[in-house]
Amino acid sequence: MMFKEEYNIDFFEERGFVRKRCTGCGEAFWTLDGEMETCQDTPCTRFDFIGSPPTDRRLTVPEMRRYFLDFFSERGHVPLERYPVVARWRDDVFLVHASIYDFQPHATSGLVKPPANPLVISQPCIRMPDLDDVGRTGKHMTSFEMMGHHAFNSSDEYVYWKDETVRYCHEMLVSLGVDEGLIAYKEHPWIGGGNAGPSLEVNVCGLEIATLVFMNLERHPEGEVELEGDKYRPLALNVVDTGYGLERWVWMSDGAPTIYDSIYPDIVQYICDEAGLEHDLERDDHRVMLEEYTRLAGTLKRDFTHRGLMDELVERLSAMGYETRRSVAEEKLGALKSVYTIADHSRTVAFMLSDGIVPSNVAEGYLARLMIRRTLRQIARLGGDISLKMVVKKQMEKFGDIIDTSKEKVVFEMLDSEIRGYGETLERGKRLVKRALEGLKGDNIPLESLIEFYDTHGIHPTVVRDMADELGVSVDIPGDFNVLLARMHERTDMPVDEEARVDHHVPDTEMLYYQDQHCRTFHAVVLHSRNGEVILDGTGFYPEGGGQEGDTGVMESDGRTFKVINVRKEGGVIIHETEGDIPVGKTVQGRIDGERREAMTRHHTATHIIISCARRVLGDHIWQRGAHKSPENARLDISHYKRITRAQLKEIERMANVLVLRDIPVHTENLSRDDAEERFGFELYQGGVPASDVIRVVHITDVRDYDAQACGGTHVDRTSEIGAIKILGSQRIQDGVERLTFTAGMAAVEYVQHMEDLLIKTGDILSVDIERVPETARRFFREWKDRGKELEKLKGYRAMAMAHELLPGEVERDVEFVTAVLDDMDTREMLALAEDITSGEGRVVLLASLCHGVQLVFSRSDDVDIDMGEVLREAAKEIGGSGGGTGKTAQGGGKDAEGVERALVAGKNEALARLLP
RNA sequence: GGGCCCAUAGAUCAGCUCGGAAGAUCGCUGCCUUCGCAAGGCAGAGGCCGCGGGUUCAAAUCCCGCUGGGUCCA
Repeated sequence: MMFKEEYNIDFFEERGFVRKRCTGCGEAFWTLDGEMETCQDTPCTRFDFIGSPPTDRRLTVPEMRRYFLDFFSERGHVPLERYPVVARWRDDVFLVHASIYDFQPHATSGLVKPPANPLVISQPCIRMPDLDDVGRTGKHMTSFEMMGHHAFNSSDEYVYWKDETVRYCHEMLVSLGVDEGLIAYKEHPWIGGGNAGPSLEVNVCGLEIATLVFMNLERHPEGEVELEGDKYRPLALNVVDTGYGLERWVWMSDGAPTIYDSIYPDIVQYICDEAGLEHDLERDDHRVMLEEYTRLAGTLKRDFTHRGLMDELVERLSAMGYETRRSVAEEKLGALKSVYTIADHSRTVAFMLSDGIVPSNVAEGYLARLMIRRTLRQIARLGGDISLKMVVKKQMEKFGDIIDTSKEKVVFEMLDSEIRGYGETLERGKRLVKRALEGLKGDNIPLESLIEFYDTHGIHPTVVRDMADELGVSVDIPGDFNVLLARMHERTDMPVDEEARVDHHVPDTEMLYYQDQHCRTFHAVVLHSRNGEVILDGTGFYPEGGGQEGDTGVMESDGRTFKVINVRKEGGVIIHETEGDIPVGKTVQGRIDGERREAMTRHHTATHIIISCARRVLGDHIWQRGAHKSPENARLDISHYKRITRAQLKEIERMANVLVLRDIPVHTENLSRDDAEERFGFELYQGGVPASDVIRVVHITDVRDYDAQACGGTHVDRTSEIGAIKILGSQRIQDGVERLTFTAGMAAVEYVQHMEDLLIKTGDILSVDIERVPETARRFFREWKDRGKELEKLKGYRAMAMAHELLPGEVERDVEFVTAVLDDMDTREMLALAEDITSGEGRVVLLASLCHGVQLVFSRSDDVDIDMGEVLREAAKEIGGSGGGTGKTAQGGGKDAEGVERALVAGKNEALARLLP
């Protein structure tokens, strides 16, 4: 527990708040109403605002957002534009869960100055963990806007802390007409993301409408404060982190039965209309049923499928004079849950896709796919003719002030492709399930099959159940299906500990490669050298970074030469991996492999050009997902929702070479983070976000910017230096991620020459002009197939003719033996021959041929009772081989051609020996 | 980032455990039946068993790599 003193706030004392214990949960809370008994949050109290909002006015989403932003702007906060819902600036999370995520980790840790201080923002957030509660509780949403005002207090700059924060919140509530006596501030220590601090939950009439967090601790092994088993110490910065749930404020001001009916009543209505459902909140019985349901469901983890809850609901309604049959209520609530889920999920999908998430089977793309598929399942469940695209379109239009509607085209394209893909998966799944069900003949489907259908083929158990119903097979889905699945995916492999870093205790290395990119030789002093790791006071060697490999070259000292194998950077220190150590204090001359560096430099600038061209050809959703630049070629991974066609590839290549020919200057400048973001937007951070206030921005510019990126790599001065860019190909490395491989400069020329060599060589072999290579190849392939078939036919004839030639054989003990060595006959032909011969009665045929060593085929008529497999195995010993087959026909072979006659004799003897006397 | 699954005729799939002459259904072509169509009967065409290695006397089948696709989890 966090210390009680943390909550002794001047404002509470000044206004006469009392600290009480909730009779429900036992937690402490502050209130002006001495009679208040609970903390005012569910389940300790019920939703009192439903049907009777505590505010003096009703506000829509845009109105409430405006009200909040204005309120805090007027009180000295700088309003910020919202950030994308996909947290590209962080590597620890995919999606933005809270407004403070925008400023983590660097602003909250004090490494980077916040964009403004104090500031106010309304940040769309997506919370997947709430998925299962959507539509069930009436208050949970997977996407919502968190309005927050934030202040960053450092030792240099104090802005404000707890007292002012609580005053602001209180003042805002009162300004909306909320009776002060209804407000409860609940003490609630907050822990998360390695930070912690005291916090107050602001509850009104059963609804938690804001959380005021005072982040002042960070996790540290030597910390003095212990929370939930971890130790924490004071943070350099004290951060005011507040979160006001925009939609909840709107709901509170509106008092509708569910949050969904407050936020997008028109979309809820639209879905109901399309599904042919009646949802008229003007009708008392319907509204009251929903209100009571929300009150009940909001207090516990249970919903309309829960017996006890439904009993209570029917009882309550009856007491209020509304007689309702349980089954009717259950059906209505079940359908509404789907409606609310579709409304909620479609808005989340709109946020995700228009903010540039490409649906995929990995990372945040998978979360988008998951949302889309869940929505499609709910649509299917409702029946009717609901178009996901139309619902998403309506959501984008309705929330056009916060969602980028200009992305509509690409959003729809991605949706189309997802809907098609899901349809195909379902089709495939149906066939799979049908086959499995037919094999079962009315039995239950085993659990392991259900798991396999979902885990391997993406067919949700409920979908399996629906299909099974049609075939009259029952399916039991265990209640803990998800738990079973999760357990199956549990792994024990722990993350590998980071390599222990060498503690060098040396100052940061001067980066001579930035001062002069053309520097190839330089002098410097050795500061540290051990185990082949040399650190200098300054270096021209470029360390690996930004996907660019490190430089190689040599260092010379006292007439000795040391090879530099690789160069890397740790913090501000550049480490040269060398062959051998150089005494500390010596002066060295470094010589960089210039050709190698120049090749990588060309590839690096070419990468920037390619991504710019890819964005223009494929669309704005293109985002760099990774890159690598080596002397030989470059790889660029980009997000894209379908395969790149050959034509698109050629267009990207053509445009890239146009930019090269235009001889455009490449500028590198150091800008403040704010300036850079203002001029170029988040697209700067294709390769990641640097942890510094000053950003090195590389941009290719003449009359417009072709590409601007925060980049530490080396670049050419003008695009013409690249020479030529040749795309070598594209690969789909993941669903939704395409890898482009390309090369520049001389390597591009060499590649083209190599391709040309191949073509010329092929033309030579076919003895045709290279223009005719494709059609000739096709003709040859066709003819090769025809010849094959012809040959098969002829071999059949030859086998028949040969059978005539070999008959009759020698009769011994009433069995006719046919033995022969056939020089070049292959196994298949011998099999055909053997079958011909043994179609007569009383025959044993022993054939050998000398192609690929020795091949044997032994067979017999049906009326001769010998296991030919065993006979052949015995015979094959003579040729150093073996074989096998059925009792009637066996085949085998060996390497020793000289033993072929002996093998046949041995075979015959073996067969005779096995003949029953 | 980590799992799992799939690739065989135009389509959908069997065969792969346990290596031994590539199969079914639909579709396609021709003939029979019919005034014609549908349906039915008969005959037939159609396969680098995804690619490249390896093991083996022998690989669709076993092993490794690659390519293309599907799917679950974080």
